[in-house]
Amino acid sequence: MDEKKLTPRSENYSEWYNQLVLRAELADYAPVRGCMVVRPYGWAMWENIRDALDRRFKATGHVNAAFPLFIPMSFLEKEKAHVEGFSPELAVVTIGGGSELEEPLIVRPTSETIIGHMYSKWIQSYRDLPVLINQWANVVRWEMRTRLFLRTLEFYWQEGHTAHATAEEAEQETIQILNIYTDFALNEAAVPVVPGRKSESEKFAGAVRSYTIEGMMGDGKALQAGTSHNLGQNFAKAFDIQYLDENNTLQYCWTTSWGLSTRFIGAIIMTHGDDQGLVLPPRLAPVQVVIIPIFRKEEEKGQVMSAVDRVKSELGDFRVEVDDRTEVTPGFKFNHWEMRGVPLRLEIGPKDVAKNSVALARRDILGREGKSFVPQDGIAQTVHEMLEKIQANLLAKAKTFRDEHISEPKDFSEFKEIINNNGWCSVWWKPSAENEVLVKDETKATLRCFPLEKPEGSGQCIFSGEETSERALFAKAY
RNA sequence: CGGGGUGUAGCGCAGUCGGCCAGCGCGCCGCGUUUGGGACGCGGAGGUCGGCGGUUCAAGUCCGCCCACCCCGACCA
Repeated sequence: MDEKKLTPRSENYSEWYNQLVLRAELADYAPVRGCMVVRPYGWAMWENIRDALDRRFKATGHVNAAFPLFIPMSFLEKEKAHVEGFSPELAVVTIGGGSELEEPLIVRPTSETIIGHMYSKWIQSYRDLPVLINQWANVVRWEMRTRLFLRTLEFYWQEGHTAHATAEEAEQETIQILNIYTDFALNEAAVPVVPGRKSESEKFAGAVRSYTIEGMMGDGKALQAGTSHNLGQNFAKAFDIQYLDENNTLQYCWTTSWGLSTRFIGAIIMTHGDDQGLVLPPRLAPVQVVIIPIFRKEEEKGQVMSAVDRVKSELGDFRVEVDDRTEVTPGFKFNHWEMRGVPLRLEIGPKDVAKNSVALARRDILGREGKSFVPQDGIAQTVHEMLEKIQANLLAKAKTFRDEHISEPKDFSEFKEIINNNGWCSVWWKPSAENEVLVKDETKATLRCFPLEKPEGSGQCIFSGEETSERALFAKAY
C-alpha cells in the first residue's frame, strides 16, 4: 500500500497534499465527483477535534441538538443576502416518493434558516433567552472545484446557532466563540491562527459582522479555518424570532452562528506535514504512540513481547498502538507510521530488554536528533513529557514560520513583491470593497481579515494613501 | 465554463514505424528463509488497453466524437 517516495512538499504542493491524505488513509475520493469518503483514521482525527471543541462549548453553556437535512426552498428566500450568497451552490430535491414535490427542498448548505424557523416557535419571553445550541452535521455545497478536506461537496462540521436579548450579548457570544476557536487551534491543533474580522465583501451572506481564524499553510497561502458570525437582527426579522421583554414589549432577538469543519483537518496537514508524510499534534492524533517490537530469534520474541506488554499497560492513559506484524520489517513499520503522523514511536528489542530501556523516536524531529534511549521505569511520565514537548515544538515551529512570512510593506510595489513570494502583508487599510477588487486583480491576494490584535494609532492606506486606523491582513488564499 | 494534461492489472507506469501470446515495478496469494530504517528466493492469481464509431488483411498504437479524472484559472457562506 505504501509507496516508497512521496512527492516533496516544495516540488508540487498540491500533489504532496493529495498523497499525504491518500497514503495516510485519512480519506478517499468518492464515486461522485467532489465527494469524499472519510476513512476510519481520518474520522478518528475528526472525533478528537469534535471532543476538544465540545468540551469548550459545553463549558460555556452550549448544548447539542439536531435539525433536518432538508430545508424548504422558501425558507432560504426569506433572507435576501442569504439566498443570494448560497443559491449558486445548492443541491435541490424536486422529487420525493416518486412524485414531483409541491415545493423543492434544498439539502442544507448551512442551517440558519431552518433553525431560525424553530427558534421563532421556541422563543416567547426574555426568560427563554439566551438559546445556545450547536449541531454536529453534514452539509452540502455544490462547489465548482473541490479538494480533499479543504472544499468538498459534502462536508462535516459543527454549526452553532444562538439567540440573545441584546446586541451586546450577541456580539460577546460571537467573540467568545472566536476565542474558543483560536484557543482550540493553538492549544489542541498547534495551528497558530490569526483571529480577525472579515471585510464587508468577505463576510457571511446575511451577517452583520463575520469573524474568522486564518491559518498559514506550508505554501504560504491562507486558509479560513473557522468562522463566527454576528447576524444582528437580520435572521430574527426574516423568521420572526421575537420575545417579550421585562416591560411587556415585543422585541426581535439578536442571533449568531459559527462553524468549524473537516477543513480543519486539511489545515493541520498543511501546517505540520513534511516530506515524510503527516505530522500530527499529539493532542489530536488518533494514535499518539506506536510500539514496535523487534526480535530475530524465537527466544528473543518472548522477552521482547513481555516487555512490550508491560510498557503498553503503563501507557494506559495514551492512545497506543502495538505494531506486532511479523510479515513486514521494522524499517517498513517506521515509515508506515511516520507517513501517518504518529507523534512518538517506541522501539523495543533485545538490546532494550537487556538494558531495561526503550528507544524513543519523535516524529517532529527525524533522524538521530530525535531519537533517545530511556529507561522502561517511569515510561508513562517520559512519554507524557515528550508528547508535551512535541506539541509545543509544533506550535513554536508553525508560529516562527508564520511570523517570518508576514511582512509590513511600505508601498504597493513592495506589497506586490511580498504577495508574489507567497507572503502575507499586514498594512494600514482604508476599508473599500472596490479597492479590494483592484488589489485582487493585480496580486490575486484577498483581504483575509482585520486582525483583532493591531498596532496603536493610524497610518496611510497602502492602496489609497488615505489616513486610516484600520489594519488589514492580505494574502493569497485557498 | 476556459487553458493544459492523463486514461493500459489494486497502485505507479512502459508499450518505438500499426504486426505473433499485452508487458514491467510495487502490492496481493502460496511455500521457505528473514526482522534495530521501506527484506529475499521460488511458484502463482489478476486485463471490456476509458467508451462508441471509423480506416485497415491487422488497432493499445492512426482518425473522429464522447466520457471521466488531475493541474492552472473563473467561482467559493
